[in-house]
Amino acid sequence: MDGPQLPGATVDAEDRIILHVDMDCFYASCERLREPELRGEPLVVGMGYEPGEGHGAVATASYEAREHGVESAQAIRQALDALPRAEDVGDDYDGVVGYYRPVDMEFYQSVAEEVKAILHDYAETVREVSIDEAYLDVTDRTGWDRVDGGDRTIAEGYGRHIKQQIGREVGVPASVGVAPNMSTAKIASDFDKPDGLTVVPPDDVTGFLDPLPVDEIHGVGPVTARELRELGIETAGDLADADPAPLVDRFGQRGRELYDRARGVDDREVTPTGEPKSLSRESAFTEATDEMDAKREQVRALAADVAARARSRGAMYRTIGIKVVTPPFDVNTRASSLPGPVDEPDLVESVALDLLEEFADEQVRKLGVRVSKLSFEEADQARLDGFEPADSPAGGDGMATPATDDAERVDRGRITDWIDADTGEASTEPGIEDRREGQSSLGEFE
DNA sequence: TCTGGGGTCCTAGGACCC
DNA sequence: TCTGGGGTCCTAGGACCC
Repeated sequence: MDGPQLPGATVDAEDRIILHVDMDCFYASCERLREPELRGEPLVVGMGYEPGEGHGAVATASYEAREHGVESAQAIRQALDALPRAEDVGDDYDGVVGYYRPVDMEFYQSVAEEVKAILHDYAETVREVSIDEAYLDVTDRTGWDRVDGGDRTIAEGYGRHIKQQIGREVGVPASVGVAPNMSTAKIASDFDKPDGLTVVPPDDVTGFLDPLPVDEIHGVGPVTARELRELGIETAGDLADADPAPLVDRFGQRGRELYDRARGVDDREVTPTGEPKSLSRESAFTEATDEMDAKREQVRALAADVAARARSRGAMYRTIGIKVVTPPFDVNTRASSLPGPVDEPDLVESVALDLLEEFADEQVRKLGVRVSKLSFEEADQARLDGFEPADSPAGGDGMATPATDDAERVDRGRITDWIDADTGEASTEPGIEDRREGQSSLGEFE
């Protein structure tokens, strides 16, 4: 793979300038955009929440709501205990009340598009990690040079500029971190939220990281943090000073990675956002049920939804799976792979229903359907987002392409056989029959 | 109060092949 | 007739992220 070298420049890894943009409680900020009277008020945006109801979970809580004990991922019921809903209390109530709104992804998506458009003006390469977060490689747009002989860098001005433009043109706050690598930039954007700007020049990296609690490193969750604590590792500095060998023994490859991140070592390049690896849909029952009719109905709806989404994104899938959550909160997954990629909603439904049979007698609180092993046929798909598909970025799988193509072609030839044999449904899909034509020799690799 | 919904990556064990 | 060693692909589960 041709690395994205700058022509004529030998850029030391130390000298890169990576910027991480993280929107502050993004869903709540979006709600305030169209309901400005919610500014400054405790605001809770709930998933699976409907006005006046009590189910669902907290997707985003404004900082004012967090002050009253509302947390992300909390059950709405619990949030309501901590922060009563404005419409539920009487006129004589003199405590703090919160405002609750249901998630409206379409609207947030439209706001995010405006933000992303600005980001793409500020960098050649933008990696959108989620609806409210992105990395930019701005190495060739700004510099680590100090200005006024003082503490400030040009890069700081660059970050401030982006922040201000988002605030001015879109009207939502963002926090920005600037550092010589992705991991440190991510931590930096989180350092001074909300509305923060934290810049960590190359020679400040270890000084910045050392005192931080170890769970501020991206990839250290509650489980890993506890295990590290048992090893006497509390801060990033502790981790950086540790012997990496036992970390690798205990955590595998991840141990090495976390050790490197703690030292401010992270050579990952910012690569453009690629195609998704899987698509899924899940939804919870109001209360656990063992009625098979209800489960089947749910799975049918989810399957149709996932299949429609895959089709709209031009994705074919080779693996179809379900997720079954049984009380108290046991996650079970089952999956089944096809010989080749398909785009067949009926098959998603029938495979998902087959997999569900195993759980016929179980109490189930939540069901999900997923398609994975996706392939995208760029050639005949009109892409709506205007991006060129990522051309196998940054090494690794670049070599696999020709072999994969062969395998897919061969597998597609067998696909109708598989459908006939295993589901009893003859495929009348003309596309598949067509592709089968002219592929005579199957499996002749030896 | 029984935890929403959408993802990613890694690991382990088994099947299967040479 | 037996014990390798290397490799791929598959499924299932776990940790983590937003």
